[in-house]
Amino acid sequence: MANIQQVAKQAGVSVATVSRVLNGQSTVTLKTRIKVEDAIKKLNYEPSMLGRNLRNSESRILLILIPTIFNPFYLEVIKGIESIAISQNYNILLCETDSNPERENIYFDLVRKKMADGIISMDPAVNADKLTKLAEKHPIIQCSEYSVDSGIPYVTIDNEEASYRAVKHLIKIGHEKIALINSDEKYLYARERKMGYQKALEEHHLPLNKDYIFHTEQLGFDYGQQTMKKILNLKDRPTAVFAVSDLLAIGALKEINSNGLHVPKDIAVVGFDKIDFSNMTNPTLTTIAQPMYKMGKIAAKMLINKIKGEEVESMILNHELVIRESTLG
Amino acid sequence: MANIQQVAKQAGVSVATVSRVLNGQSTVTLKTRIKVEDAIKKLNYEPSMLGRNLRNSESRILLILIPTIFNPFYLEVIKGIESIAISQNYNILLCETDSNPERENIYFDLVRKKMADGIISMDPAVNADKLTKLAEKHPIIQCSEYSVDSGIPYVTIDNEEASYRAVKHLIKIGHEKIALINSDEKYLYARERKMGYQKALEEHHLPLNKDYIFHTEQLGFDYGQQTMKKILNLKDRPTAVFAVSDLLAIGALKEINSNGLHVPKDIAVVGFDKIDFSNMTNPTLTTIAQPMYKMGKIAAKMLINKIKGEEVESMILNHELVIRESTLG
DNA sequence: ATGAAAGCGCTAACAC
DNA sequence: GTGTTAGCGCTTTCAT
Repeated sequence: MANIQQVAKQAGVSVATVSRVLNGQSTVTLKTRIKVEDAIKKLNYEPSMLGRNLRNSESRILLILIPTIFNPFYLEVIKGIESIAISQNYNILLCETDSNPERENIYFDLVRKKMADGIISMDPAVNADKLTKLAEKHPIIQCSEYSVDSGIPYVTIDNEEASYRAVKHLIKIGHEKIALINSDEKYLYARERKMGYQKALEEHHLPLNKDYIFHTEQLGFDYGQQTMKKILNLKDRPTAVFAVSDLLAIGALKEINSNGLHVPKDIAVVGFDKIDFSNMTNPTLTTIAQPMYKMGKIAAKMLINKIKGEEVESMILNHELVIRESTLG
Repeated sequence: MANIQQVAKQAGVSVATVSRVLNGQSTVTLKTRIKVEDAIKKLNYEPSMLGRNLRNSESRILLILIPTIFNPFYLEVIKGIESIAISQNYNILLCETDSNPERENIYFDLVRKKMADGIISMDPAVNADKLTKLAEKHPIIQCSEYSVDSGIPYVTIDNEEASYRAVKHLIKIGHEKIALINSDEKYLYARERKMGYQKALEEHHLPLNKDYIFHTEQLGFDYGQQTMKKILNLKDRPTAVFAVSDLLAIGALKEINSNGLHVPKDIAVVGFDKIDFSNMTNPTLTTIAQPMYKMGKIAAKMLINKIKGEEVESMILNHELVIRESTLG
């Protein structure tokens, strides 16, 4: 495995010149450039990122913090991040916390140890204090889930408004007893989405029934399914369900189907995110579309700019209500 | 941001001693160890991986090559890889080729440039020649999809046998007209799974109907759905469908449902992989369970051993037929 | 048990 | 336009 010295020797030039050729600097004569390129080819030389990264004190790695890889919502966002990262010669370190604070620490250490140049945090369960502290010394962007107090730039949607629209849609098509499958209200998005739910009910003078509000520890099929079991056991069964995640909604759908009930005739269902799966269920799922890919692209641009030392501003992106079979007829 | 020199100065020792403390070497006196640890704390010192990695000529990064992040099959495998990687202080660089050879080149370069210590390749579309060549100089393991000729160690399942069992199951419950939704036969697993399909038919003296064999460019819901459309249009419509991926099977399921037909009464469906979502469909999906997590763990262990310079041996893992609603009754 | 010093592979400031 | 050289932060050999 040749290094830059050997290339220089082979080409009969200095290492500086080789470096210049490597980095496409224009101050090199065509003649010497060719000599160098020949030497590179002859020796099968590949510049080492290890040396370059140390010298430039950068890793060209972006760390993405997510709770779990199993929610397609994150995957779509990651795709967006990826597209920007690749074009800017960055690589992505995907870090799942699995809601485990220990893991979080390991990943925070990675940026402290210069293994990563910055962080895009999408983990609602992240320790906000630690993140804020880390952000004093390292570039960090919040994506989707955020804390305003942290002062860390974020890109997200208006969760309250989105939730409000989803529930309003259910009310408009005639539902008055609407259950909410929310995640843990320790997360901001959960609180915001609940606010939207309440707002819609209030606006239509519908009572807020505490028995209709459920919380799940995590977002996943099984949590939605389990919760739906409870909902079906309610004496005064709701006629509609709004779940704050498509995964929860799909689990709920499954449970309703399994009990021989019909969606939307017996119970209407609305989800959140518009993951691909949500169009493969039977019936297809009405949901709030988040601009996931775009969100990822923006988050990546923000982070890279932050790494460069530029100022970046937070953004709120648009969402959209997508009406499908689970609330039709 | 302090470096090792400043810590040494602060502690009144040499950098060598600080390094020894950092790496937990036992030759350091308790007294000096404490001095060093105090200095580290006082200066908020964090050792730089950049320096360490250059010195050790390693990146402690494992590159995982997959076609796309959107197939949950890969995610489960990745989880397994991750569990081993974390415990061994490695990090994972997730690389999607999106079946784009250009991307593949970028990722191969990453290991040439020492940005990654080795590769776990799960991409069926990988250029086998290039991979073989790369494997001469760099540690590589093949996971799930493989080429024997390459001489690169692999971990996988017996695809032919798995496919054979799936189709045999359909035959056993009375089906004689069984369609196959296969992926492109340029991939080994596609050829193997077709072999299993053929073997089962032959064994039961059923004719091999070319019109019942379909190929999709990629694995994804939409491909399954589109293909099912074609199958439903067949004059002599099959009574069962075997798809070589759960994603395809779920897309097919969707299309059957949308046409008002019943699974399994009108058409039975069998998938492959046993991704989580296969249990959330209506009806639930009969499928071949692959030991994805285990496969990931083994691949990671193999790669790390290979990086250490040890010899590693290929492995074939067990699979299992999981019978659910889509072939019941 | 500890220190001095070399060197991993690269870039960039400076000199010519 | 090209070369010399210092140095990024670390580990490790060789002395002592």
